[in-house]
Amino acid sequence: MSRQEQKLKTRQNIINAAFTLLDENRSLSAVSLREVSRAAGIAPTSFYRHFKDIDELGLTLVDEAGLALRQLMRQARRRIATGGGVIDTSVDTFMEFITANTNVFRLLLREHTGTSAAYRTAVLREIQHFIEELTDYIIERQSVDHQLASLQAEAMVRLVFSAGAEALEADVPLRKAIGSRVKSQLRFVQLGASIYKG
Amino acid sequence: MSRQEQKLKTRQNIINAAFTLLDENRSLSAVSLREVSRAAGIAPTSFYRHFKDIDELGLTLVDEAGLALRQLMRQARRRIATGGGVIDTSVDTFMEFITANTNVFRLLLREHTGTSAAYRTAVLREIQHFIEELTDYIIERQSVDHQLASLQAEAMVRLVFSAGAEALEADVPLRKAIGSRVKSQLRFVQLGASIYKG
DNA sequence: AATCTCAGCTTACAACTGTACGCTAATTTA
DNA sequence: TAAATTAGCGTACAGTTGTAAGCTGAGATT
Repeated sequence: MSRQEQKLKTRQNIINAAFTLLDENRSLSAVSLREVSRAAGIAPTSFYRHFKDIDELGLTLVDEAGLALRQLMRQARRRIATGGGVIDTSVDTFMEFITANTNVFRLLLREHTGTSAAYRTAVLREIQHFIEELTDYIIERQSVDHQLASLQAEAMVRLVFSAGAEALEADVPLRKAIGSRVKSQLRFVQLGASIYKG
Repeated sequence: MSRQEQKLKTRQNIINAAFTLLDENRSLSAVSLREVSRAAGIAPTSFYRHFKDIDELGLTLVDEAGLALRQLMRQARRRIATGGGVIDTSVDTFMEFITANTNVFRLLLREHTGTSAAYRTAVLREIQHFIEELTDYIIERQSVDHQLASLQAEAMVRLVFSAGAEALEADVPLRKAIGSRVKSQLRFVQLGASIYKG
Protein backbone atom coordinates (compact mmCIF):
# COMPACT_ATOMS: atom_id res chain seq x y z
CA MET A 1 0.00 0.00 0.00
CA SER A 2 1.37 3.39 -0.94
CA ARG A 3 2.07 5.89 1.74
CA GLN A 4 -0.71 8.16 0.52
CA GLU A 5 -3.23 5.34 0.55
CA GLN A 6 -2.21 4.38 4.07
CA LYS A 7 -2.63 7.95 5.25
CA LEU A 8 -6.10 8.22 3.78
CA LYS A 9 -7.04 4.95 5.37
CA THR A 10 -5.86 6.10 8.79
CA ARG A 11 -7.76 9.34 8.33
CA GLN A 12 -10.90 7.40 7.60
CA ASN A 13 -10.23 5.23 10.66
CA ILE A 14 -10.16 8.37 12.79
CA ILE A 15 -13.45 9.60 11.32
CA ASN A 16 -15.15 6.26 11.80
CA ALA A 17 -13.82 5.96 15.33
CA ALA A 18 -15.19 9.41 16.13
CA PHE A 19 -18.66 8.52 14.83
CA THR A 20 -18.57 5.37 16.93
CA LEU A 21 -17.84 7.40 20.04
CA LEU A 22 -20.69 9.80 19.32
CA ASP A 23 -23.36 7.67 20.95
CA GLU A 24 -26.06 8.95 23.24
CA ASN A 25 -23.62 9.84 25.99
CA ARG A 26 -20.99 11.72 24.10
CA SER A 27 -20.94 15.02 22.23
CA LEU A 28 -18.29 16.28 19.87
CA SER A 29 -16.81 18.58 22.46
CA ALA A 30 -16.81 15.74 24.96
CA VAL A 31 -14.75 13.29 22.93
CA SER A 32 -11.13 13.88 23.62
CA LEU A 33 -8.34 13.71 21.14
CA ARG A 34 -6.86 10.87 23.12
CA GLU A 35 -10.08 8.87 23.09
CA VAL A 36 -10.47 9.20 19.35
CA SER A 37 -6.86 8.28 18.80
CA ARG A 38 -7.17 5.27 21.07
CA ALA A 39 -10.29 4.09 19.22
CA ALA A 40 -8.57 4.63 15.88
CA GLY A 41 -5.55 2.66 17.01
CA ILE A 42 -2.95 5.38 16.77
CA ALA A 43 -0.86 7.35 19.26
CA PRO A 44 -2.43 10.60 20.51
CA THR A 45 0.27 12.68 18.91
CA SER A 46 -0.16 10.99 15.55
CA PHE A 47 -3.60 12.56 15.38
CA TYR A 48 -1.93 15.84 14.43
CA ARG A 49 -0.60 14.31 11.23
CA HIS A 50 -4.21 14.33 9.99
CA PHE A 51 -6.05 17.19 11.70
CA LYS A 52 -4.92 20.51 13.10
CA ASP A 53 -7.09 20.01 16.20
CA ILE A 54 -10.04 18.05 17.33
CA ASP A 55 -12.21 20.93 16.07
CA GLU A 56 -11.04 20.37 12.52
CA LEU A 57 -12.14 16.77 12.87
CA GLY A 58 -15.48 17.96 14.25
CA LEU A 59 -16.14 20.20 11.27
CA THR A 60 -15.26 17.31 8.98
CA LEU A 61 -17.86 15.17 10.73
CA VAL A 62 -20.50 17.88 10.38
CA ASP A 63 -19.73 18.07 6.68
CA GLU A 64 -20.16 14.33 6.30
CA ALA A 65 -23.43 14.50 8.19
CA GLY A 66 -24.67 17.28 5.92
CA LEU A 67 -23.80 15.16 2.92
CA ALA A 68 -25.86 12.30 4.31
CA LEU A 69 -28.75 14.70 4.78
CA ARG A 70 -28.69 15.76 1.17
CA GLN A 71 -28.61 12.14 0.05
CA LEU A 72 -31.63 11.57 2.25
CA MET A 73 -33.66 14.16 0.39
CA ARG A 74 -32.65 12.73 -2.96
CA GLN A 75 -33.72 9.30 -1.86
CA ALA A 76 -37.09 10.61 -0.69
CA ARG A 77 -37.69 12.30 -4.04
CA ARG A 78 -36.86 9.12 -5.87
CA ARG A 79 -39.34 7.18 -3.77
CA ILE A 80 -42.06 9.79 -4.24
CA ALA A 81 -41.57 9.57 -8.01
CA THR A 82 -42.42 5.88 -7.89
CA GLY A 83 -45.73 6.61 -6.18
CA GLY A 84 -46.96 7.31 -2.66
CA GLY A 85 -47.94 10.50 -0.85
CA VAL A 86 -45.30 13.19 -0.54
CA ILE A 87 -45.64 13.64 3.21
CA ASP A 88 -45.97 9.97 4.07
CA THR A 89 -43.04 8.93 1.93
CA SER A 90 -40.82 11.76 3.18
CA VAL A 91 -41.48 11.06 6.84
CA ASP A 92 -41.01 7.32 6.36
CA THR A 93 -37.73 7.91 4.58
CA PHE A 94 -36.60 10.25 7.30
CA MET A 95 -37.47 7.81 10.05
CA GLU A 96 -35.57 5.06 8.29
CA PHE A 97 -32.64 7.40 7.99
CA ILE A 98 -32.38 8.16 11.67
CA THR A 99 -32.74 4.47 12.46
CA ALA A 100 -29.92 3.50 10.12
CA ASN A 101 -27.74 6.56 10.81
CA THR A 102 -28.55 7.33 14.40
CA ASN A 103 -25.21 8.81 15.31
CA VAL A 104 -25.11 10.98 12.22
CA PHE A 105 -28.47 12.56 12.98
CA ARG A 106 -27.62 12.83 16.65
CA LEU A 107 -24.48 14.72 15.77
CA LEU A 108 -26.46 17.32 13.84
CA LEU A 109 -29.11 17.61 16.49
CA ARG A 110 -26.70 17.90 19.37
CA GLU A 111 -24.22 20.28 17.83
CA HIS A 112 -27.07 22.46 16.55
CA THR A 113 -27.50 23.61 20.14
CA GLY A 114 -24.04 22.66 21.35
CA THR A 115 -21.29 24.61 23.03
CA SER A 116 -19.18 25.34 19.99
CA ALA A 117 -20.21 28.35 17.94
CA ALA A 118 -18.30 26.97 14.98
CA TYR A 119 -20.22 23.70 15.06
CA ARG A 120 -23.53 25.47 15.58
CA THR A 121 -22.90 27.63 12.53
CA ALA A 122 -21.81 24.67 10.44
CA VAL A 123 -24.91 22.66 11.35
CA LEU A 124 -27.17 25.65 10.78
CA ARG A 125 -25.78 26.00 7.28
CA GLU A 126 -26.53 22.36 6.50
CA ILE A 127 -30.08 22.75 7.77
CA GLN A 128 -30.53 25.93 5.73
CA HIS A 129 -29.47 24.04 2.63
CA PHE A 130 -32.00 21.39 3.44
CA ILE A 131 -34.74 23.99 3.86
CA GLU A 132 -33.81 25.67 0.59
CA GLU A 133 -33.97 22.41 -1.31
CA LEU A 134 -37.37 21.73 0.16
CA THR A 135 -38.49 25.27 -0.69
CA ASP A 136 -37.65 24.76 -4.36
CA TYR A 137 -39.45 21.46 -4.33
CA ILE A 138 -42.58 23.02 -2.85
CA ILE A 139 -42.55 25.85 -5.39
CA GLU A 140 -42.27 23.31 -8.15
CA ARG A 141 -45.05 21.06 -6.89
CA GLN A 142 -47.54 23.54 -5.46
CA SER A 143 -46.70 26.58 -7.59
CA VAL A 144 -46.83 29.04 -4.71
CA ASP A 145 -44.64 32.10 -4.35
CA HIS A 146 -41.18 31.88 -2.84
CA GLN A 147 -41.99 33.66 0.42
CA LEU A 148 -44.81 31.29 1.28
CA ALA A 149 -42.94 28.19 0.17
CA SER A 150 -39.96 29.18 2.27
CA LEU A 151 -42.07 29.63 5.39
CA GLN A 152 -43.76 26.31 4.76
CA ALA A 153 -40.49 24.48 4.15
CA GLU A 154 -38.90 25.92 7.26
CA ALA A 155 -41.85 24.92 9.41
CA MET A 156 -41.85 21.42 8.00
CA VAL A 157 -38.16 20.86 8.50
CA ARG A 158 -38.38 22.13 12.05
CA LEU A 159 -41.28 19.83 12.84
CA VAL A 160 -39.56 16.82 11.33
CA PHE A 161 -36.24 17.46 13.05
CA SER A 162 -37.97 18.02 16.36
CA ALA A 163 -39.92 14.79 15.95
CA GLY A 164 -36.67 13.09 15.00
CA ALA A 165 -35.13 14.20 18.26
CA GLU A 166 -37.97 12.59 20.15
CA ALA A 167 -37.75 9.46 18.02
CA LEU A 168 -34.10 9.01 18.94
CA GLU A 169 -35.17 8.26 22.49
CA ALA A 170 -38.11 6.06 21.54
CA ASP A 171 -38.47 2.36 20.81
CA VAL A 172 -39.87 1.07 17.55
CA PRO A 173 -43.63 1.22 18.28
CA LEU A 174 -43.36 4.69 19.81
CA ARG A 175 -41.35 5.74 16.81
CA LYS A 176 -44.22 4.79 14.54
CA ALA A 177 -46.60 6.86 16.64
CA ILE A 178 -44.28 9.84 16.47
CA GLY A 179 -44.08 9.43 12.72
CA SER A 180 -47.81 9.41 12.33
CA ARG A 181 -48.21 12.46 14.55
CA VAL A 182 -45.72 14.48 12.58
CA LYS A 183 -47.45 13.50 9.36
CA SER A 184 -50.66 15.09 10.63
CA GLN A 185 -48.76 18.15 11.71
CA LEU A 186 -47.15 18.51 8.31
CA ARG A 187 -50.61 18.38 6.78
CA PHE A 188 -51.70 21.19 9.08
CA VAL A 189 -48.87 23.29 7.75
CA GLN A 190 -49.50 22.40 4.15
CA LEU A 191 -53.22 23.05 4.43
CA GLY A 192 -52.73 26.23 6.39
CA ALA A 193 -50.17 27.61 3.98
CA SER A 194 -52.42 26.88 1.03
CA ILE A 195 -55.23 29.06 2.32
CA TYR A 196 -53.12 31.63 4.19
CA LYS A 197 -53.59 35.29 3.30
CA GLY A 198 -50.53 37.43 4.15
CA MET B 1 -28.03 34.95 60.39
CA SER B 2 -28.94 31.44 61.50
CA ARG B 3 -26.99 28.49 60.28
CA GLN B 4 -29.91 27.27 58.23
CA GLU B 5 -30.39 30.63 56.56
CA GLN B 6 -26.71 30.78 55.74
CA LYS B 7 -26.82 27.34 54.20
CA LEU B 8 -29.79 28.23 52.02
CA LYS B 9 -28.01 31.37 50.89
CA THR B 10 -24.89 29.46 49.94
CA ARG B 11 -27.02 26.94 48.09
CA GLN B 12 -28.60 29.76 46.13
CA ASN B 13 -25.15 31.17 45.43
CA ILE B 14 -24.16 27.85 43.90
CA ILE B 15 -27.28 27.79 41.72
CA ASN B 16 -26.78 31.35 40.55
CA ALA B 17 -23.12 30.74 39.86
CA ALA B 18 -24.02 27.71 37.77
CA PHE B 19 -26.50 29.70 35.67
CA THR B 20 -23.86 32.34 35.12
CA LEU B 21 -21.46 29.73 33.80
CA LEU B 22 -24.05 28.32 31.41
CA ASP B 23 -23.36 30.83 28.66
CA GLU B 24 -23.09 29.99 24.97
CA ASN B 25 -19.88 28.05 25.44
CA ARG B 26 -20.73 25.83 28.36
CA SER B 27 -23.17 22.99 28.88
CA LEU B 28 -24.22 21.44 32.16
CA SER B 29 -21.97 18.45 31.67
CA ALA B 30 -19.11 20.77 30.79
CA VAL B 31 -19.15 22.84 33.95
CA SER B 32 -17.01 21.21 36.56
CA LEU B 33 -17.74 21.00 40.22
CA ARG B 34 -14.61 23.01 40.85
CA GLU B 35 -15.64 25.77 38.49
CA VAL B 36 -19.04 26.14 40.07
CA SER B 37 -17.54 26.14 43.52
CA ARG B 38 -14.99 28.73 42.54
CA ALA B 39 -17.70 30.98 41.07
CA ALA B 40 -19.84 30.51 44.17
CA GLY B 41 -16.93 31.42 46.42
CA ILE B 42 -16.62 28.15 48.30
CA ALA B 43 -14.07 25.36 48.43
CA PRO B 44 -14.61 22.48 45.99
CA THR B 45 -15.20 20.05 48.80
CA SER B 46 -17.81 22.27 50.43
CA PHE B 47 -20.00 21.71 47.39
CA TYR B 48 -20.88 18.30 48.80
CA ARG B 49 -22.53 19.87 51.80
CA HIS B 50 -25.28 21.01 49.43
CA PHE B 51 -25.49 18.53 46.56
CA LYS B 52 -24.68 14.86 46.27
CA ASP B 53 -22.96 15.44 42.92
CA ILE B 54 -22.90 17.89 40.12
CA ASP B 55 -25.78 15.96 38.52
CA GLU B 56 -28.04 16.73 41.44
CA LEU B 57 -27.29 20.40 40.90
CA GLY B 58 -28.05 19.95 37.21
CA LEU B 59 -31.46 18.47 37.87
CA THR B 60 -32.18 21.33 40.25
CA LEU B 61 -31.36 23.79 37.50
CA VAL B 62 -33.65 22.01 35.05
CA ASP B 63 -36.43 22.19 37.61
CA GLU B 64 -35.92 25.91 38.04
CA ALA B 65 -35.93 26.38 34.29
CA GLY B 66 -39.19 24.45 34.02
CA LEU B 67 -40.68 26.68 36.66
CA ALA B 68 -39.71 29.76 34.66
CA LEU B 69 -41.35 28.21 31.62
CA ARG B 70 -44.65 27.77 33.41
CA GLN B 71 -44.51 31.36 34.64
CA LEU B 72 -43.95 32.40 31.05
CA MET B 73 -47.20 30.80 29.94
CA ARG B 74 -49.11 32.40 32.78
CA GLN B 75 -47.74 35.79 31.84
CA ALA B 76 -48.72 35.29 28.20
CA ARG B 77 -52.28 34.41 29.20
CA ARG B 78 -52.53 37.48 31.36
CA ARG B 79 -51.41 39.68 28.49
CA ILE B 80 -53.81 38.02 26.07
CA ALA B 81 -56.68 38.68 28.50
CA THR B 82 -55.94 42.41 28.33
CA GLY B 83 -56.29 42.38 24.54
CA GLY B 84 -54.14 41.50 21.54
CA GLY B 85 -53.97 38.47 19.27
CA VAL B 86 -53.20 35.14 20.87
CA ILE B 87 -50.38 34.20 18.53
CA ASP B 88 -48.79 37.64 18.38
CA THR B 89 -48.88 38.14 22.11
CA SER B 90 -47.58 34.65 22.87
CA VAL B 91 -44.65 34.91 20.49
CA ASP B 92 -43.78 38.39 21.71
CA THR B 93 -43.86 37.21 25.31
CA PHE B 94 -41.72 34.24 24.44
CA MET B 95 -39.15 36.35 22.66
CA GLU B 96 -38.96 38.71 25.60
CA PHE B 97 -38.48 35.72 27.84
CA ILE B 98 -35.49 34.34 25.97
CA THR B 99 -33.97 37.80 25.86
CA ALA B 100 -34.31 38.30 29.59
CA ASN B 101 -33.56 34.69 30.56
CA THR B 102 -31.18 33.62 27.85
CA ASN B 103 -29.25 31.14 29.94
CA VAL B 104 -32.39 29.54 31.33
CA PHE B 105 -33.78 28.87 27.86
CA ARG B 106 -30.39 27.80 26.58
CA LEU B 107 -30.16 25.27 29.36
CA LEU B 108 -33.44 23.65 28.33
CA LEU B 109 -32.57 23.71 24.66
CA ARG B 110 -29.11 22.29 25.13
CA GLU B 111 -29.88 19.60 27.63
CA HIS B 112 -32.90 18.54 25.59
CA THR B 113 -30.43 17.01 23.15
CA GLY B 114 -27.52 16.76 25.53
CA THR B 115 -25.35 13.87 26.63
CA SER B 116 -27.07 13.07 29.90
CA ALA B 117 -30.11 10.81 29.66
CA ALA B 118 -31.29 12.07 33.06
CA TYR B 119 -31.22 15.69 31.91
CA ARG B 120 -32.87 14.86 28.59
CA THR B 121 -35.70 13.11 30.38
CA ALA B 122 -36.11 15.95 32.86
CA VAL B 123 -36.27 18.57 30.11
CA LEU B 124 -38.64 16.46 28.06
CA ARG B 125 -41.00 16.28 31.00
CA GLU B 126 -41.00 20.07 31.36
CA ILE B 127 -41.74 20.49 27.66
CA GLN B 128 -44.54 17.92 27.86
CA HIS B 129 -46.09 19.90 30.69
CA PHE B 130 -45.88 23.00 28.57
CA ILE B 131 -47.56 21.24 25.64
CA GLU B 132 -50.32 19.91 27.88
CA GLU B 133 -51.07 23.34 29.27
CA LEU B 134 -51.28 24.71 25.76
CA THR B 135 -53.48 21.80 24.72
CA ASP B 136 -56.00 22.63 27.45
CA TYR B 137 -55.91 26.27 26.45
CA ILE B 138 -56.61 25.42 22.81
CA ILE B 139 -59.50 23.13 23.72
CA GLU B 140 -60.96 25.89 25.82
CA ARG B 141 -60.61 28.60 23.18
CA GLN B 142 -61.28 26.73 19.97
CA SER B 143 -63.52 23.97 21.31
CA VAL B 144 -61.87 21.23 19.29
CA ASP B 145 -61.38 17.64 20.45
CA HIS B 146 -58.41 16.65 22.55
CA GLN B 147 -56.58 14.68 19.87
CA LEU B 148 -56.54 17.58 17.45
CA ALA B 149 -55.71 20.15 20.10
CA SER B 150 -52.81 18.05 21.30
CA LEU B 151 -51.34 17.73 17.82
CA GLN B 152 -51.74 21.44 17.28
CA ALA B 153 -50.18 22.35 20.62
CA GLU B 154 -47.23 20.06 20.06
CA ALA B 155 -46.58 21.48 16.62
CA MET B 156 -46.77 25.02 17.93
CA VAL B 157 -44.42 24.44 20.83
CA ARG B 158 -41.93 22.73 18.56
CA LEU B 159 -42.01 25.60 16.10
CA VAL B 160 -41.62 28.21 18.81
CA PHE B 161 -38.78 26.39 20.54
CA SER B 162 -37.00 25.83 17.28
CA ALA B 163 -37.37 29.48 16.38
CA GLY B 164 -36.15 30.34 19.87
CA ALA B 165 -33.01 28.34 19.24
CA GLU B 166 -32.33 30.36 16.14
CA ALA B 167 -33.14 33.59 17.94
CA LEU B 168 -30.49 32.86 20.57
CA GLU B 169 -27.83 33.30 17.92
CA ALA B 170 -29.39 36.35 16.31
CA ASP B 171 -29.12 40.07 16.97
CA VAL B 172 -32.15 42.21 17.73
CA PRO B 173 -33.38 43.02 14.19
CA LEU B 174 -32.96 39.41 13.05
CA ARG B 175 -34.79 38.30 16.16
CA LYS B 176 -37.77 40.40 15.13
CA ALA B 177 -37.74 38.77 11.71
CA ILE B 178 -37.63 35.32 13.25
CA GLY B 179 -40.55 36.25 15.48
CA SER B 180 -42.64 37.38 12.55
CA ARG B 181 -41.82 34.24 10.57
CA VAL B 182 -42.84 31.96 13.38
CA LYS B 183 -46.08 33.89 13.80
CA SER B 184 -46.99 33.08 10.20
CA GLN B 185 -46.06 29.47 10.72
CA LEU B 186 -48.21 29.21 13.81
CA ARG B 187 -51.11 30.56 11.75
CA PHE B 188 -50.49 27.84 9.18
CA VAL B 189 -50.82 25.26 11.92
CA GLN B 190 -53.89 26.86 13.44
CA LEU B 191 -55.61 27.25 10.08
CA GLY B 192 -54.65 23.79 8.95
CA ALA B 193 -55.81 22.15 12.14
CA SER B 194 -59.14 23.95 11.95
CA ILE B 195 -60.01 22.45 8.57
CA TYR B 196 -58.19 19.15 8.93
CA LYS B 197 -60.16 15.97 8.42
CA GLY B 198 -58.62 12.93 10.23
C1' DA C 1 22.49 3.57 -4.20
C1' DA C 2 22.10 7.70 -1.55
C1' DT C 3 19.14 10.98 0.20
C1' DC C 4 14.89 12.95 1.66
C1' DT C 5 10.19 12.88 3.56
C1' DC C 6 7.00 12.02 6.86
C1' DA C 7 3.38 8.82 9.46
C1' DG C 8 3.57 7.17 13.67
C1' DC C 9 5.88 6.38 18.06
C1' DT C 10 7.68 7.22 23.01
C1' DT C 11 8.48 10.17 26.61
C1' DA C 12 7.46 14.14 29.25
C1' DC C 13 4.99 17.93 31.49
C1' DA C 14 1.83 21.15 33.33
C1' DA C 15 -2.97 21.80 34.00
C1' DC C 16 -7.12 20.22 35.36
C1' DT C 17 -10.48 16.98 37.24
C1' DG C 18 -13.45 14.44 41.30
C1' DT C 19 -13.24 13.30 45.83
C1' DA C 20 -11.30 11.08 50.35
C1' DC C 21 -9.71 12.57 54.86
C1' DG C 22 -9.39 15.18 58.76
C1' DC C 23 -9.49 19.83 60.99
C1' DT C 24 -11.68 24.21 62.63
C1' DA C 25 -14.83 27.33 64.32
C1' DA C 26 -19.25 28.61 65.11
C1' DT C 27 -24.05 27.55 65.84
C1' DT C 28 -27.42 24.53 68.03
C1' DT C 29 -28.93 21.49 71.49
C1' DA C 30 -29.10 19.50 76.09
C1' DT D 1 -22.28 26.04 80.61
C1' DA D 2 -20.93 21.70 78.36
C1' DA D 3 -21.54 18.75 74.49
C1' DA D 4 -22.85 17.85 69.85
C1' DT D 5 -23.47 19.15 65.18
C1' DT D 6 -22.03 20.82 60.87
C1' DA D 7 -20.68 24.37 56.97
C1' DG D 8 -16.64 25.19 55.10
C1' DC D 9 -11.55 24.63 54.49
C1' DG D 10 -6.79 22.70 53.29
C1' DT D 11 -4.19 19.00 51.82
C1' DA D 12 -3.53 15.15 49.07
C1' DC D 13 -3.83 11.74 45.31
C1' DA D 14 -4.72 9.28 41.22
C1' DG D 15 -6.57 9.92 36.81
C1' DT D 16 -7.31 12.52 32.76
C1' DT D 17 -6.30 16.00 29.37
C1' DG D 18 -3.62 18.62 25.19
C1' DT D 19 0.56 18.94 23.17
C1' DA D 20 5.80 19.85 22.82
C1' DA D 21 10.22 17.48 21.52
C1' DG D 22 12.71 14.32 19.31
C1' DC D 23 13.37 9.52 17.30
C1' DT D 24 12.59 5.66 13.92
C1' DG D 25 11.82 3.21 9.91
C1' DA D 26 9.79 2.71 5.66
C1' DG D 27 8.21 4.71 1.27
C1' DA D 28 9.46 8.38 -2.29
C1' DT D 29 12.73 10.90 -5.02
C1' DT D 30 16.88 11.76 -7.19
